[in-house]
Amino acid sequence: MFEGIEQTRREKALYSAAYELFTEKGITNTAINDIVIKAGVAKGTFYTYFKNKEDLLDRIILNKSMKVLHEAMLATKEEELASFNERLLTFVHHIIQYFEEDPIMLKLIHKNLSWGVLRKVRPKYKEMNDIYLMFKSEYEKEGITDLEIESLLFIIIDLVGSVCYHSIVLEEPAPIDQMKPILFKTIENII
Amino acid sequence: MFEGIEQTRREKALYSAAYELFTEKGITNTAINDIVIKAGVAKGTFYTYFKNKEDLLDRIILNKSMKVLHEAMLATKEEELASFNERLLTFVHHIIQYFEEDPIMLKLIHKNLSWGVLRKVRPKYKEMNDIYLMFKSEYEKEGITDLEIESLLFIIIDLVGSVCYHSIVLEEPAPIDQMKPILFKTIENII
Amino acid sequence: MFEGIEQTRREKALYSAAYELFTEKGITNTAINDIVIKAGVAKGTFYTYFKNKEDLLDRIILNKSMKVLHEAMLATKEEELASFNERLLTFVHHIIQYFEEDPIMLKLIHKNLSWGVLRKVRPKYKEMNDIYLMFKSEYEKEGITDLEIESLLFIIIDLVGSVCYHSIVLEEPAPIDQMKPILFKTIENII
Amino acid sequence: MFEGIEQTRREKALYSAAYELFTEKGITNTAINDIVIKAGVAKGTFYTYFKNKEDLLDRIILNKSMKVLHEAMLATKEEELASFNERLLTFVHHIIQYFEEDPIMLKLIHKNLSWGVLRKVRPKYKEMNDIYLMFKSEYEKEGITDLEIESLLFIIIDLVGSVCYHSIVLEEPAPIDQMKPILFKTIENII
DNA sequence: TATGAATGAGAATTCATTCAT
DNA sequence: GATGAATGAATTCTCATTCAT
Repeated sequence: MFEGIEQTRREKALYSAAYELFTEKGITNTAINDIVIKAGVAKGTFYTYFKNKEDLLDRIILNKSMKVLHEAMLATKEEELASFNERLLTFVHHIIQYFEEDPIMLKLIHKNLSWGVLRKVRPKYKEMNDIYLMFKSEYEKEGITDLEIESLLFIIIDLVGSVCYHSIVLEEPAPIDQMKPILFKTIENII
Repeated sequence: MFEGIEQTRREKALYSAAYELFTEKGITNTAINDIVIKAGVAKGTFYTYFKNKEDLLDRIILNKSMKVLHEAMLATKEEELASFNERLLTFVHHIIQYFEEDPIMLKLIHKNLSWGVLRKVRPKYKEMNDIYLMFKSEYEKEGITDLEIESLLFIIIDLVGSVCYHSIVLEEPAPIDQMKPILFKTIENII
Repeated sequence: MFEGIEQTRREKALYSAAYELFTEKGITNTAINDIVIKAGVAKGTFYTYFKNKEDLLDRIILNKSMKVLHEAMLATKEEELASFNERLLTFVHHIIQYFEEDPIMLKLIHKNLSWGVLRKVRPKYKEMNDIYLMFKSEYEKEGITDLEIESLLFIIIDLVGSVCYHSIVLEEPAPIDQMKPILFKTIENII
Repeated sequence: MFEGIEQTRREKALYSAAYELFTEKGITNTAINDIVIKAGVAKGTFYTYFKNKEDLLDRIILNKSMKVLHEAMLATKEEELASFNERLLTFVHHIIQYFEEDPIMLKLIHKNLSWGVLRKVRPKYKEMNDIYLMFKSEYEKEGITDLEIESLLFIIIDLVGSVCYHSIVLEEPAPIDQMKPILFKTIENII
């Protein structure tokens, strides 16, 4: 999935079986038994790879969170934009697009999509670094501290995740299309 | 608690026992059995007042969410400020203060503190209306729709809740004191 | 069973079902499931009365141990013997007899039949006191301490239990009939 | 360990890993998995050397039991005592000393320390014969049968083991120092 | 021989919910 | 309304054992 993380056939099967069941039936309604049956492995195999259901869930959320940001970053890079503002808004745009295409996933990860979590694994997964570097190269000339950079990144990702969840999944207070202008305006104001 | 909601001695005991256990041990680790023992009532009594654990949890979160906003609103009104900007920032300030004094509660409700939930009960609990009216009276002259007003309210409360949770509870990406200036700046820019 | 210990119908059923299964199939080969089925109660009911299988086993052993000594004591009293020596040897005789008639039970309890365990519950079950008093009234005039009395009681019960187990259950090193004379001789020498 | 029993590096590692775990965590709480990890060998290797956990346990207990008696016998022989009574009491004394120095081991083996078990392996491990011969040479001139000799040996070892376990491990009914005089007196009376 | 991933039967335990008192 | 013993389905998790490498 992400560089350096090798997975056996069975581990992968457990991941995707669990992901499908969690999104379809909900986490609480998914028994470990359901997961192993869907994955086509023995019950004991689950415990070879994961401590328990929560452990598996945490890892799924981490993987998916990274994937969203990583892919949004890749798409942004391809557009070769000149200004930082454009790059950032494009990055946000791609995140929203990703969520719009996969609201089920958003539903699963939204409570945990946070730069707070991702910054911890940044050294381990170099993909996470790209995002950080986009910010850092922009701000460091202005004498802004690393902490402030991360605070900014955090607040933006948090806001995007939260607004997307409420508008896309719950359609509260309004559908995403109506929320987008406000969201972009807000982000422009923040930076 | 809030107008029109009478509670018997046993119901109150269940509420506060559950609240303490949820915050101390976590929701999943709290069994209904634990709650009734702590509340000093019989197991069957639980079902006289609540459908199940989730029902009780939802009501606790709703109560606590409303309480935060209501008390922040009361404190704001007392200061008799002239401009809308001042009133709003003061309102936010009081919410943050409330959370700083009771981070345990923040931990419990943060995932559900959302204007999206509260607007639904607005007609039932008139205290919620005050907050809405502060916004409405400011914006309606400018020809802004009700939906846009609620979107704004929503985005602000969401952002405040999310930043408070991460900075106060998790101290991510930085403690609340460092996040406050950014947060206030952001909100000023939004409105 | 013993005074002051009330048992509901279900608790009793669990006790005797477990006792039968433990002696028939062995402790490890008996699942809690087997016990509840035999007792005709629901699985959860087991946990209303016992912490786990070991808890139940401990209580069975305590009960049975007490029963052996108590009944041997009753039988001894009925014979209205004059000398302490006679009373003690008769007491031992009845214990052996009890074990001979119920070797299955001996097999279950032998590792835990010890005055060390029983003295702790002495205050709770007054039947245990009778045995102690037989010794105490004999020795106290001779200025022997309580501790020494209990040590003697302990060593005798321990020896009887151990010899009975090996000779009756395992027929090692010889059947009980051949061991009895040595055992009685030994006890006579001890006192 | 004992003559004729060769052990590979892995087998030895399994023995001592198991012994440590059995004494530290208890037998039931020690899984074969724990043993192989501690021994640093693969799971499958366990089954090259042992049938199952019980098989390993039995062999450990046998080894340790033999070791206690063998070493006590060696120490006794060194003292070159004239009378049988002296030799026997010295033998018992050394057994007690051994247990006092290693109560953990006593805890593990006490339920199985019995001449009943050891006599069976006597032909295989000639060290066990020495103990038997000490008795036999004393008693045979008196026309006592082999069975009676073994019964005596059995009853003494059983008593010593049982008293040591209760007094050293459980300190019931009194510490070993207080029990020793009674124990020696008893043994003297038996022989 | 040695390995250790994989197995899957089976054991323990939990806990929401009911209902006779 | 209040009680709490009883329920039993559901779920988690363990662990001895196998076997292809």
